[in-house]
Amino acid sequence: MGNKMVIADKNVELKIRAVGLKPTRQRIGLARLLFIGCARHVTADELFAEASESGVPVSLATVYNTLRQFVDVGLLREVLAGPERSYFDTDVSHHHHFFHVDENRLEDLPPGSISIDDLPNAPAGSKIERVDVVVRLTRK
Amino acid sequence: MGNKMVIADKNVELKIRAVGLKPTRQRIGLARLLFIGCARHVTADELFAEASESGVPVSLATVYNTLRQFVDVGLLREVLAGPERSYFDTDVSHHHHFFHVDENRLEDLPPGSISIDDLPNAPAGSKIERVDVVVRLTRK
DNA sequence: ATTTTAATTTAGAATGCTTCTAATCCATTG
DNA sequence: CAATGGATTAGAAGCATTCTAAATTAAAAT
Ligand SMILES: [Mn+2]
Ligand SMILES: [Mn+2]
Ligand SMILES: [Zn+2]
Ligand SMILES: [Zn+2]
Repeated sequence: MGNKMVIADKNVELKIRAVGLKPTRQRIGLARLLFIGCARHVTADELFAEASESGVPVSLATVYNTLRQFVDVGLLREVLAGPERSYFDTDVSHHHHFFHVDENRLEDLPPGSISIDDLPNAPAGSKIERVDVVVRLTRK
Repeated sequence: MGNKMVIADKNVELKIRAVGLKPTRQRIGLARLLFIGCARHVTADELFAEASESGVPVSLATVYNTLRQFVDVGLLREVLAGPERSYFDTDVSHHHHFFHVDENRLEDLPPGSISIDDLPNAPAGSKIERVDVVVRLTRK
């Protein structure tokens, strides 16, 4: 029964090595929470709470360090949904989001939603890094 | 020469009264900086600095209070461009933004840019409050 | 005009998220 | 099994923003 999990752990470890980071106990624990299973959107605090509950020995500082590092190497994407905290998305492919403002929760737009036409040229001296679309939702 | 300014002041005062707020020295001073002249995007800190330089007697707390109140009554719009600070837009009409990430500066998209097709339905129980598009720019 | 009233402003403290510091720990290499 | 350099950590610091409670002020009432 622990077999599949051990394999998943090995994959996670390889994933961390592949981007040039040491597979420490903390990084493996966090990466398991992030990358095994469906794609997800987390805040630093949520991930820290999950890690604590599931017995991954890690400090909040390391959660922040690890999230930044994972973003830097392209394992995670930071989603800008509001000024109060950062969200991290395990799906790094190009896609857009609903943001439930009453619950502080991100949700992917259904595929095929939103096609942007007439994208403007970048002002002189600048180049477009990316285009973020956030559909803000409130309770009906 | 002070004539036009006095008239503009009166308009600003009327604008403040019109939304049910008392036209105090601080609100009038801030509203003059915000609403006389072209549309603009400011942070609390920028507006506070401008007020101080131009002799408007106001505390940082009041700048924050006033920006929130102006948003609440529809004189300003808050633009969510990133997790580090809030931006306030004197143009409350529906439009989208460039965000110069190296300068922390907002700029309006040229009119006619971006038309969103296939906007998704809101998930059950939610309704769409608004759609924000931010085109993030870096130095070329 | 003076007094009364409630709204507004304010300095400074508090908050919440995030980053930094510098001491300790540990994965890796030889 | 050392040695070593990166990683982790507790706690402090940073920064934008909000809160508190006392002082001020605009507007209403006299
Ligand atoms: Mn903030
Ligand atoms: Mn923040
Ligand atoms: Zn997503
Ligand atoms: Zn704008």
